[in-house]
Amino acid sequence: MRKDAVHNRERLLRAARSLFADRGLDVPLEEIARTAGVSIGTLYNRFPTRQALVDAVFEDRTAVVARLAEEALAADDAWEGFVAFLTGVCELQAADLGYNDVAVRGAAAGESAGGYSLMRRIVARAHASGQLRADVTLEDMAFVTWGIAATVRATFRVAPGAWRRHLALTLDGLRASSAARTGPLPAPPLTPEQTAALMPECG
Amino acid sequence: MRKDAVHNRERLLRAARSLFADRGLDVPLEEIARTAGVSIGTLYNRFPTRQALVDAVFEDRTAVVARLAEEALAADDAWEGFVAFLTGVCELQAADLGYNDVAVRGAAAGESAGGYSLMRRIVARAHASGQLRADVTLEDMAFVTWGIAATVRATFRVAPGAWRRHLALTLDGLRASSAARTGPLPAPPLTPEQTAALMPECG
DNA sequence: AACGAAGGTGAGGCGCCTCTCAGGTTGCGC
DNA sequence: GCGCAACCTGAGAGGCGCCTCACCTTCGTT
Repeated sequence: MRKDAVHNRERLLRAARSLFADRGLDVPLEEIARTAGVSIGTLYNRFPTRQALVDAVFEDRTAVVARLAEEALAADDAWEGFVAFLTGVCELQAADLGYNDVAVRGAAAGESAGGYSLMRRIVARAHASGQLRADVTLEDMAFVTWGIAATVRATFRVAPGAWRRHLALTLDGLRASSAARTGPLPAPPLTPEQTAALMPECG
Repeated sequence: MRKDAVHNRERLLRAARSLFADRGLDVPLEEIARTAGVSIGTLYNRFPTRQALVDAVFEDRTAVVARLAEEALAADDAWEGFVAFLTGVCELQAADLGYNDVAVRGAAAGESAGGYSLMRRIVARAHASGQLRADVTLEDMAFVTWGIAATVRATFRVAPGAWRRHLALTLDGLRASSAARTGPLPAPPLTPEQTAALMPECG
């Protein structure tokens, strides 16, 4: 790839990163090109589809989530690790409206098979320590992602930190001590197949 | 209003109701008119803005929610009433993608000042019975609405009942017994002013 | 039955966004 | 410094949805 092409690619990514973060994934491509100081044609040269651009912009997030997951597994207390991981993911969602959209549209927290299998271990460890309620599964983590994403979207202008309260309540519902209910949960967890249908990236 | 105008109005409402339910609030107005067997001009004659149409379509929901609230207050057990109310509202959201959108965009569960003050009583009663955790407020109900709405949107095609599981976990987090955490919730509840800013209908 | 007001119609203007392509420009290996 | 492949450009075609308005039809009243 030629030097100017690389340069333009970077300018486009910078512009897209910033606009996505502020306004979500639905920014006009023309505006991204203009912000980058480049023509719309060049944008299409570098990124043939909108999805290609989105993927490139959020590529690094996979590694960030993986690092969060590893830190969670390294935590002394399994529950604290579990909480820290979900909090970290939600912080990413809250800090970037574009990533928030990504979390809703497809790859929830654990995009990519790698992150997903780390998450499985975080959940397993929290189960083993007896602090995560036994009837909750890995697939239920999507509920957390979707719920917090929705609260972030609704409140980020008026009450930027409100999602932390929502998350805290959600996490309290996932504690083993909360399972003191009559009977089992009213619906089975999403199957891995259903999860895969909803979030293809989480092989 | 002339007879044919009334007739067309009803045809438009029927068409809008059905399309909104299946596809959410973002259906083209032209398609609604076509489905109603009426011209786009007539749609604009009856409903000068999209919002006017949406309001008319979901007008009756206010009464439904109010009835749910009254039933909740009449329940023997305060917590059961609380759960029944939120379940009922979420059932409305799950049954109608358009109403689901309405719940997200503005008036959450309790649209209209009337429904909202009934909700306040439901929460107060659940507090008084000691079953709803004390640090949860009326304003926190919006988290439930937003969260379930997001899960409904994400799963309704692949796993239509999955939201019930999400709701059950959420409700478990709202039980008094779940408050066994270290320290207070990490963020204050939304203030009534913030809630009003987000959902103007809930005076 | 005749008339005026209310209502219906749909082509067309407008704005917004996506995507293409013919023509001009530039980096880079030789 | 030649030449070509890679690259950039931006006008414009095309699609979609919103909304208007000039013209025609129908209702309902007298």
